[in-house]
Amino acid sequence: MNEPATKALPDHLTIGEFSRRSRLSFKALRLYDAMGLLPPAYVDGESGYRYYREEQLERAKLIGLLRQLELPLNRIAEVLELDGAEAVRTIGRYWAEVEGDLKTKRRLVHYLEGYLGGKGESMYEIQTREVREQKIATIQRNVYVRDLSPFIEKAFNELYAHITASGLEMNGFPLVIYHGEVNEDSDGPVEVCVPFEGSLEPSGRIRVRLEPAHAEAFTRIRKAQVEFPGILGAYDAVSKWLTDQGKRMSGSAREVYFVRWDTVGPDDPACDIAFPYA
Amino acid sequence: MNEPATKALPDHLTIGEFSRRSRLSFKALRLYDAMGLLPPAYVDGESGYRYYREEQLERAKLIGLLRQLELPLNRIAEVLELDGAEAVRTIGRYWAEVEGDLKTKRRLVHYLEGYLGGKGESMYEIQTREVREQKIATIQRNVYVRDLSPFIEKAFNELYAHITASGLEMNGFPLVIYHGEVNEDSDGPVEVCVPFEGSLEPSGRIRVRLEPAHAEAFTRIRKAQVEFPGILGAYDAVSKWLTDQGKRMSGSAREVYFVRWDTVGPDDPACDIAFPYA
DNA sequence: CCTTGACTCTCCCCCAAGGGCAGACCCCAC
DNA sequence: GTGGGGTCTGCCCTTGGGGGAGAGTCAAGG
Repeated sequence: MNEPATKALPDHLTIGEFSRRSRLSFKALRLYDAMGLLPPAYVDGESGYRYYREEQLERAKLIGLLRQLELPLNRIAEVLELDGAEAVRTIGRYWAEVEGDLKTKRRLVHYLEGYLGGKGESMYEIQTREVREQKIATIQRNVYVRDLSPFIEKAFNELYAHITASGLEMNGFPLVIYHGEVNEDSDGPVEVCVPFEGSLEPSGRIRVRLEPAHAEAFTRIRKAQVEFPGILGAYDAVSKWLTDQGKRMSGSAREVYFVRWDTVGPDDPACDIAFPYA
Repeated sequence: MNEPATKALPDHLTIGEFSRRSRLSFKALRLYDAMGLLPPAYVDGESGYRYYREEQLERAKLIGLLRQLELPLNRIAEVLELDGAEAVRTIGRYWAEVEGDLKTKRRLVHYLEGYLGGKGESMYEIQTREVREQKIATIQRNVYVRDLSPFIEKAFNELYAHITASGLEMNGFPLVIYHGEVNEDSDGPVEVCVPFEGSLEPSGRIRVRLEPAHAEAFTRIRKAQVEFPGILGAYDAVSKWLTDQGKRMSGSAREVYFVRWDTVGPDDPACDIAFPYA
């Protein structure tokens, strides 16, 4: 631990010089120092002056580039701890997040363009129908939106299997009833339902119940509209229609799948968004 | 200006209810109120309680969606002022910004993957050569990085035209010498040079001078690497090589275009990044 | 009428990643 | 020793809220 012979080491760079060469602002350099992300090679104890070494430029520039990606400083610190290959993987993960995020937002832009552009003339045609009483096999659970799709698929498969194994047949269209809102911070509950004919025993988490006869207002949407946030528009449209007509919702909202999900193209009608009403 | 009959209007929504139905937090609602973006329909003068109307939900939800796009609140306010078609266009412009930004970042990720992945074994092969004295016609100017490409192209064309019009021929490869850094906030100067043989008169902004004989270290890069930020790596690599070899830069950095720019594919060698040294 | 519990109010501090400025030091060259 | 430019710390500002304190309010039950 030799004291440096002079305050300014022979190969020192003042913060100004280092700032110019690294293209990082004074503020940024002081911040990175305070965070321990890029401490100067030597700090004068009396004056507090920061002195950097030329070799530190590489790290500084790298930090600058990572900041251009808007990678938060604490994650930059992590990346700098790792060796090359691991660092690349970490950045790759971050970038995948960003791209995923962007995909969601792109859909949102798309939806908003439709929503704002078609202001006034609704994009959704609302119809009504009478639904007769149905015997249904159901699986109900509380799920957040991120677990929704896999849950629905699994539940449908389970219900089909049970009905088939019991020697019975599906009778009518499968549906999903949303007894509560499902999104990032609200978890339903959600009830996946398959109507059937005959006599079926409950089994495991599969319940059997009657869905009462009712009138419902619905709109038919294309598969591409099902993805968030386009589906919001459909719900809103049906809800608005009910209000406009002076009707009142008399049951939970539901999606009725009248075609096999995996056989429809993105622009084919894929399901109905329906609200029972009175 | 009738005073409301009761504090709570018949069709009022308290902030809690409005928050649940709009999916906006209390904090957000109070902020949007303070900004004038979404003022409650009625605010009780004594208690300060905010009361919203159901019709305000539409605006509230729209704000929420626009915030999901990370559109700043002041720009949201602008969008809400516009009619549908204009609003769509404004959002479109915003989104184009976002996508453009992302494109730049994507290139940066690409570069970083190469840089961090290839740490140690340099991706750039450095060579050296002796360059003989050349007579060159040049156009020099201070430009920021955003104006660089068009300037270079125009200057080259002007120089070619002048040399040809004088009955002379190009002799050697055209080059661009960077006498100062060129980026967002530093503007060179940049000197565009075409070597020629014979006797040429200066004309307009075209100068004629001798580029002295020198040794230079260079690396050959592909066209795809020329775009920011890949080109940084090439500069760094040559610079590092000089340091490692104990050489000293004896002139300004330059790019030598040894093929016609518009005829090379993205993965073909396109130019040399060269540093004169001593 | 009062109490109680749930709501709501304002005010203040906090986050990231710095920007901008004030007032005080410091360093180096003449 | 003095001037001018470089650098220091410290404070407030930004965006879009989150969290909590302490006080006031609303509505229902007793």
